[in-house]
Amino acid sequence: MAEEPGQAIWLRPEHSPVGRPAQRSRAEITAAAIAIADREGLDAVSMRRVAADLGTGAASLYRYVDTRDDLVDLMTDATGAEYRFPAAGGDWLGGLLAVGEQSRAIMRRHPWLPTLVTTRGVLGPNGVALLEHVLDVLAPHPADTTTKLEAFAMLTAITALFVQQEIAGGSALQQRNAAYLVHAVTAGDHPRLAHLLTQAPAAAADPADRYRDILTRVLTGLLGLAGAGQGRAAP
Amino acid sequence: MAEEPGQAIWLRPEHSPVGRPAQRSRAEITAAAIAIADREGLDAVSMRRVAADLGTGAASLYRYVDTRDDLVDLMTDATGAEYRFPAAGGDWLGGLLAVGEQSRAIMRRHPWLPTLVTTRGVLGPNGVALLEHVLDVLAPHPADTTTKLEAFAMLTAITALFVQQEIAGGSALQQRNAAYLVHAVTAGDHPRLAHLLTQAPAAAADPADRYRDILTRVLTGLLGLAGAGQGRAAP
DNA sequence: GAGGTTTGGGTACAGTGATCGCAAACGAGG
DNA sequence: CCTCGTTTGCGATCACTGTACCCAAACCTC
Repeated sequence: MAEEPGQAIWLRPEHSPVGRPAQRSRAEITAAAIAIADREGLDAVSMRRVAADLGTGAASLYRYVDTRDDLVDLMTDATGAEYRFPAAGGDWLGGLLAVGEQSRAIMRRHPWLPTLVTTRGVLGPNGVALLEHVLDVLAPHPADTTTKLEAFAMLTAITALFVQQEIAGGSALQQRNAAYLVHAVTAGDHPRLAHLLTQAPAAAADPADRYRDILTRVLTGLLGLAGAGQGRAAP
Repeated sequence: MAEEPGQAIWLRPEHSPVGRPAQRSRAEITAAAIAIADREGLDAVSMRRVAADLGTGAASLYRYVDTRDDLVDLMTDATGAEYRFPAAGGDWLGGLLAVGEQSRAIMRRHPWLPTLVTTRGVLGPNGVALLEHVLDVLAPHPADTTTKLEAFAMLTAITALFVQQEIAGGSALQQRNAAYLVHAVTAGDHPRLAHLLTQAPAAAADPADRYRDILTRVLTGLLGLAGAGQGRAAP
């Protein structure tokens, strides 16, 4: 009985204390799914595939998870366990940048993450811990809560966007886009783009540096540059 | 023969000049697909469904489109036709904000757009026109091309993020997230979040104002506040 | 009218997520 | 030690997806 399906999966008890004990755990299944996604992409994570890798039947997974989306939610939050949170000092910008670096590293490790993070935005135990840490880092900042939450959302979104771009570099889609761009420009009527194409690629900078630079600009734009310690923000 | 499948769909000829003429057009199919997506979501746009709405067979659509992704690409770019581009004056920030307002309106009209824009990022005729306009607006700004492109990417990403949040307000997922949050906080060990939950919602501001405010902050953070006319950007 | 070429679309196939029902496995109570 | 209640494992199955194949119908050019 019970088992409200409207609840987040982390609020539903994993195993029953009575009856035949389960042979696997959510964590085990999640790990298997993540391994597949890391290697072959999120689309390869089908119930049958995960079950096969675990040496079990597809229908068995539904004893651990109500739907495939549940499994994806578990995968998403599980990556949050890879963060390491140092004690927050007074430097909020540095603290946020540190979080960003980790976020970028995690997303690069799991190329399917950026999409999920920006489209689903599920909140699990590790997500809550991350949020708590960010609020801790931002504690000395005078901005109101809404602004801080927006800054956090922005930090995540920017990182996802950046990693996605980084990963997709030279992908089939990007090559098609580029090919169409030169076609459109060649056909005329796009002077600004034409000028853009004549410019040399200009020695692309290190992605890590670019990321740090952009993130810094955006965060200071949002929160004001209250430097190292405590600071002042615009109203 | 020919018909390189690696090319963007806009580079492939729509109809053959010889043989039996086609009864429909890409535009017609795209419009039908968009109508379905607007009403029932992107997942409802299956080949059979679109074909049924057009009164034809599912397999026939493959005469106009190589794959479902092609159709989705067409849908994405088609929404770009809803932009109206005024002649760019000297006020680049105002110009970008105007683009942002339109972008937000378009995405609100097509709730499936934000996800596609952030995940696929396909570039078609209307996308090229938009890009040209943005570069035109940014012409008086001294920043280098890379920075301008990043600003454009940011503008799009922020708008998508914002509209997504706006649309998902009170959705099943968000309610689950909220429910889990109070659970996690009630369980203790999250003082910052606990403090956050005690605060009153503080009279949510008008989304349009919030959007404009955030976008302004981020753009000036990225491009510097070179006010109305020409400006200066950090190295 | 004949030939060449393209379109329309029924059928079919390999997948997918998810449900159902039953047999097997276990802990607790006697 | 055995039985009972409960839960798990999972094969079979359903509805649905994208898409390849094939052939007849439709059109333009000779």
